[in-house]
Amino acid sequence: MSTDTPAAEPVSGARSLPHPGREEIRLAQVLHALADPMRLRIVCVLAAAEGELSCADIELPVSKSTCTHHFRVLREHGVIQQFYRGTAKMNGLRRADLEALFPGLIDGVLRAAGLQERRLGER
Amino acid sequence: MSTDTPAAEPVSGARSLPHPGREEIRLAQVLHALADPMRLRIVCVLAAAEGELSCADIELPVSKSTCTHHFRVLREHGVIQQFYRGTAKMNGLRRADLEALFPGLIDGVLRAAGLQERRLGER
DNA sequence: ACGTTCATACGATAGGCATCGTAGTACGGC
DNA sequence: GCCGTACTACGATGCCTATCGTATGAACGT
Repeated sequence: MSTDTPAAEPVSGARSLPHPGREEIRLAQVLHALADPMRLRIVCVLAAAEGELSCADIELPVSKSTCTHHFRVLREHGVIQQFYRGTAKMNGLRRADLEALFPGLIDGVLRAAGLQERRLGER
Repeated sequence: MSTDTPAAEPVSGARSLPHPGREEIRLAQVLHALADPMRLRIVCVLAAAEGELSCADIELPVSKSTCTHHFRVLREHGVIQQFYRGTAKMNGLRRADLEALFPGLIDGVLRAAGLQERRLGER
């Protein structure tokens, strides 16, 4: 029990963001979260960054409110973690939780996304 | 070009079932196809069978028409192959195509599905 | 205190989709 | 030729969701 992510974060006095606990995460929901091109892109960027990024750091061809929507879906389905730092909202992949539940899955998806992008883009 | 699946099957005189060619298959669509509990179950059964199964061989807690719908989604998104044998429609996973496009992905999903089922069912 | 920046909430809209039931079509056996 | 079996097509329904714009709120710097 040393690698688990706190299901309920210590609400730091700021706005609170509900995350599902590790045990709450369901495969079908994770797949659904990843099955949207925008969200897949978000997850790829987040994975490449290897750390936290603010929402504004990830450029998407949609409006701001739609962006908020996609980030919320990813959070509520257990794919990413979010917390506020000042006015910015930081985002990070929940790698440890996903790896514990579905070993290899996320890496497989990320790899597949990279391969497809290379295949479709550069030819 | 020796391992590719025929994009257009030789319509054997029977009802024809359009399949996407290997190059047509998109990751987001595959994930979407897998992101439904019914379809995930179908795929798991099909993978375990290691061969072709008729639609009726896979019992689902939904009506027949809904069943048809799910099989069609899986076929149109490139996850399964279908063909008629007499009155029965046979189904098979497109393992080779999926493996070529997204190596390891399907196995990862199947493994994750198995793990989750064991985790949620037996405890 | 004020304005700027970042992100949210809310309402609206349009399209997608999982589900059903009923009626119909194709094939095989009698 | 007729019937049963297996699946499809079509239409309906209700929910979910991706998108937007506008108005609002929270934190920071000056």
